[in-house]
Amino acid sequence: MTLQLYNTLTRTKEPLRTAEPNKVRMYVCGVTVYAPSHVGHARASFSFDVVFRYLLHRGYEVEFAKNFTDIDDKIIEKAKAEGVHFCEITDRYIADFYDAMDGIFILRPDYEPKCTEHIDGIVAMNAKLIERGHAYAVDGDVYFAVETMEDYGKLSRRRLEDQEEGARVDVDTRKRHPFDFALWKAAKPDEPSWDSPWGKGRPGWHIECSVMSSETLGDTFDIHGGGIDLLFPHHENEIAQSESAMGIDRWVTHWMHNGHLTIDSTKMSKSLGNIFGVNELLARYHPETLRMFYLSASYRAPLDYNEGAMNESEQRLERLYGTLGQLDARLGDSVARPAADDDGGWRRPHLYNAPDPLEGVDPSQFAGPERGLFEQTRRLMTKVEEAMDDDFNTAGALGHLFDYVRRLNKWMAGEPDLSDAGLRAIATGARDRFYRIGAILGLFHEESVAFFEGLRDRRLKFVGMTEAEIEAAIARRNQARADKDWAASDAIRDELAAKGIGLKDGPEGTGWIVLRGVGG
RNA sequence: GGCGACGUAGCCAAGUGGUAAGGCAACGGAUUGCAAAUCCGUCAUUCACCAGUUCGAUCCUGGUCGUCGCCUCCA
Repeated sequence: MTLQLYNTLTRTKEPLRTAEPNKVRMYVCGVTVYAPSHVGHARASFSFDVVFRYLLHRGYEVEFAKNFTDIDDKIIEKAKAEGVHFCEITDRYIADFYDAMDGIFILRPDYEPKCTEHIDGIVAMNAKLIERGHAYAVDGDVYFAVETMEDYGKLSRRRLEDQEEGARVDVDTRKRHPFDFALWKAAKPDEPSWDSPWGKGRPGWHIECSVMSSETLGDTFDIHGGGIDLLFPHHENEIAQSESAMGIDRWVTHWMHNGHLTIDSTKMSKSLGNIFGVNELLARYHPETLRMFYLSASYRAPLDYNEGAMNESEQRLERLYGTLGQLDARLGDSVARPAADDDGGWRRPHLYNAPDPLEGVDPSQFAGPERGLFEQTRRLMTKVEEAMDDDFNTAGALGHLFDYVRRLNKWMAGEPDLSDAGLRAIATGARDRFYRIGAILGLFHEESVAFFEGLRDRRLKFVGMTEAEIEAAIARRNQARADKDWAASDAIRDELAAKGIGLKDGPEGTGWIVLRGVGG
């Protein structure tokens, strides 16, 4: 089975084709750094993080570049409003971006070029496009002439003739065609600018990606990704520039676009005030909850962010961690979990890469349900890979994991004797599968115990009770229970439940948890 | 006006030309003083509607209805 991916260019799923055998070069359009990262940015980063992780899992050598756009109108505006140098703005939001992405275990790309560090290349590409007759300079601006490109519009499936009627485009008489776009913009007074043959100015939006991808990955490469909103005009124009400058007709092999996020079924927008920052979200939910949420649907499909969906995602995650905790408890040990690097970034050496504990285990020693479980454990990775091979079908892959979890829980409920080497191998193999899949999907960064403690602490902040108050209430209830005063005991329990504290009476006393979906 | 995506159980969501994964909810059970949490079990003769191709379609073709996105330097 080969890895199939949906190519926006051809609108079909195609087998991955790479210029060099076993090596993938991938470029993804990153963010413009002028505001805190929100859940939409996170989905885009996440989508390609999973692509990155899965390519690594499949044994590809991957070179991955993702840029920062660190000069543009909105950045300049913000800097003016605050009366600071624009770098202060970009530095601030680059730091915020790292905080957010490290926080949800996005692997750092190999290259993170910034627009302002590639000005020379951008100027050179402008010059080349003019020289080849694809661009023209007017009053210090440089425009790309879309009509000089035979197949302009091939990615977004637009034809220049179709655009005229009803399209909302600005009428700029200096342009030869309404869809000509700026490669270089003359500087207005007080704006950051760089010298160029056309006077002081700064890069247009699209050209940066053409230049930065070439300078990091090479002239042509295998995968180019970004949000679906970038399809037109951004990616269309990148193609126009790059292919015209190089005189080729296939700059990038595969174009991938992630679907957008809506919030409570409406579009995210500043005016509605429904933009959720990643960092504020992490105060409330476990970081892997957000990943679980993204994993629930195809990366290409639109996805609606809402409280119910997040709570459900956390519940799904708890189910998986619950089983993982059972395995740790029964095996009497745990697998060391990776840590981020000193700068907070997660990188590929941290990925789980242990030898398969089931390798060399003789199946004939198992009978009945154990034989079945052993086989299912063996097959699990194959099933997950089949799903992932089909255009990164994460929902399908998770389905197989949950399917397996049910089977595994059932087995553990029967109290298998893990001092038996064979049965122990099954349990070890099961845990191995969690972490192997976790490395692909970016889950299970904590041990189960730490996970549930973290969940409790996080939720406690929204409950309005301290741990000490809860313990005191439990002590009062225990007295009532000792007196067999069930009414008083239940009253205390109901009171706590109303605040979102669930109690569990067990042989070793009464434990408590914070229930899901509390506070807000 | 142009381009495109989607419509699968109460909700989210995979998927296949031969009669529908998984999760949440719900219900039943184990457990419990009773509960909660957890675990197990049950849960779509049916895949928006109509017509066509086919031995057979949810999956292919055409049409209808509905929802959404892009065409505005928004991932």
